[in-house]
Amino acid sequence: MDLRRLRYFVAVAEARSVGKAAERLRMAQPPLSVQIRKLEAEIGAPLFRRGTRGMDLTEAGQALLARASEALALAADGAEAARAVASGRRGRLSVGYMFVLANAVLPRLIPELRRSIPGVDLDFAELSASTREARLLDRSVTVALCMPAINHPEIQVARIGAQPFMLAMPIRSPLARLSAVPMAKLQGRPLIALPWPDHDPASSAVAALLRRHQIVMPIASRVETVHSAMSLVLAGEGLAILPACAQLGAPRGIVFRPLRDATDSIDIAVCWRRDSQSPLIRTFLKCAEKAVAPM
Amino acid sequence: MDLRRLRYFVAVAEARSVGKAAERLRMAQPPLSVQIRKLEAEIGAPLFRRGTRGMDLTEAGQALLARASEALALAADGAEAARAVASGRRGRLSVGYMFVLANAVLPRLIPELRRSIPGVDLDFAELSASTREARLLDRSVTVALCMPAINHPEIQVARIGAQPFMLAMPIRSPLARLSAVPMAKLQGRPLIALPWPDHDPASSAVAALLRRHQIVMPIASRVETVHSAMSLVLAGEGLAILPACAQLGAPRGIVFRPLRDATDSIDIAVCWRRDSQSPLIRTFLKCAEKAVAPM
DNA sequence: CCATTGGCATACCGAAAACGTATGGGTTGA
DNA sequence: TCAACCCATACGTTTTCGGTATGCCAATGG
Repeated sequence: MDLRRLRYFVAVAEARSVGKAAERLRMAQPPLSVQIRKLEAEIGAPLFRRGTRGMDLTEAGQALLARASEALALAADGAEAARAVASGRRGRLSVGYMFVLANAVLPRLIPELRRSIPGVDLDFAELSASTREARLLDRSVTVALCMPAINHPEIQVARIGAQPFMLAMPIRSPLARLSAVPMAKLQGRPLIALPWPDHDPASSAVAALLRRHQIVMPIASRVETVHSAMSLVLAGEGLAILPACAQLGAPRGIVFRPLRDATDSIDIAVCWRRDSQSPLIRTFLKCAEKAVAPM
Repeated sequence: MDLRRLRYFVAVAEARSVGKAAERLRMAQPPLSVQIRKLEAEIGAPLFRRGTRGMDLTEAGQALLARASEALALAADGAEAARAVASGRRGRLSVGYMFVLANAVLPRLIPELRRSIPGVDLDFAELSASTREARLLDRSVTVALCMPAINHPEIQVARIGAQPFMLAMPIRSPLARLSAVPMAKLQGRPLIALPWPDHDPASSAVAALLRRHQIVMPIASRVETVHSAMSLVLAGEGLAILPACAQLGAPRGIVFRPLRDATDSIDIAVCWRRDSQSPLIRTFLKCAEKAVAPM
């Protein structure tokens, strides 16, 4: 059962004539006649009544015609759908993001994406750092919004912005009275620490910041997420040095203050599999850059 | 876009491997690999990710897979449907019948047909004699139940039974007191006549009957249908010589009596286009014979 | 570090299928 | 009776397909 035969069959059925159909198909009449007879042989029954004034569908032919046209349309639609997905006009874009970025980035990012790629199903998942990496690698998410970027040979990274570090503390903290906190004031105070990228203490931007200013802060607790850090800060367990955007999701009772003399910042990055050929990534990158531009 | 390519594509997608799919398709691996690449070239985008452990669908491939499987199923279903129609397992059987036969034949015929050809859509239409002929010729009915048979070179006829003629008269008629009416009693009485087949007076069985008994009955009215004839009989316009089965649909006030010494009968026949190759006709004929057998 | 294995891609050749041209045969209508 | 129309058949050419042989690459194991 060949799709070309079906196409020929539908053409002849619609033209009610081999000659007319051949003309429309831009081919000679005899080979078309042969193909129709081969199709009839394959089915095992005549599909047309041959009259002196052209061809007319038999009932078996009518039964075939309906499904054949549908099959043709489906095949064409399948090819078109595949092309549309490959070109990024349709498909699915699965985005893994970290919770801190939700309030800061998503409200501008999502409308921008819906405008840019209206045919694409968007799928957002709030994921922890390690899950983002794992799901990028197994392709169950296409891109990830990270802070900081994932460091992995298979994963490509594009920096789209940065967040200055700020000090997060309970509102009753004496430091909260300052409009900006000098680094020196942090000496010896307990720190609520976040995970180091790649389990390497030196790779942490906060560690680097403290080291450069020769500040030592004992680690009171180590938590996985910025929000856990803020909870512990609120509980009086210690201070946290967090990206500025964390303010947007901070609970009442926490205040943020800039660190005087510290221009350090943490990168916001888009990460994706190096071998992913999804054309949606470029678009996503553009939209993400736009979304973080005002920050 | 070739259906074979789609079949190959689906096989590879399901086996997640060219080699395995080739085995299942009973062909060598290289040509299958070539066909897949040709399909990708036709679509204009890669459909598989080639890994060291086999093939994996890209998103474009997934988009194609859904429709390709559907298209394959539709094509197979179309072929099967055409075969089913050609073999008489499915399809439509359009039956034209005359009103007089409705009560006599249809109650036994219809259940018989539904049992014999459950997959076939039945379509019954009560039609006048000339309409039956016309619609057989233009193929808008497949078979016709006639009494008497249609006489036309394009139309084939099978006699499935016969109905003896009876005399229909008002219940108050003096003849109604007889259990059987001798032909001689009809002499000179007004007759309600039905149309002659082929507009040929000699071809009418009733005319032949009267001629053979040398009876002359003046024609009081000429009507198209048996039921009209009975209406006029009831109105006292004359007598009618009708097939026995007309009793079943006769209005109150009409009685039927056999004609003594007249063994004449009128044929019940199934008629169809000589060039119709519908396999349903044979089945219909069998069922119709069964349905009229007790009569 | 090299050999082996597993899997897909490429090259080439023979076979099958399709297409075009030429032509036949049947019916219709002038 | 002839011309026109339409489908079917025949035959040669070209395209395409499938099989065999082989190459390339990565992962695996000694």
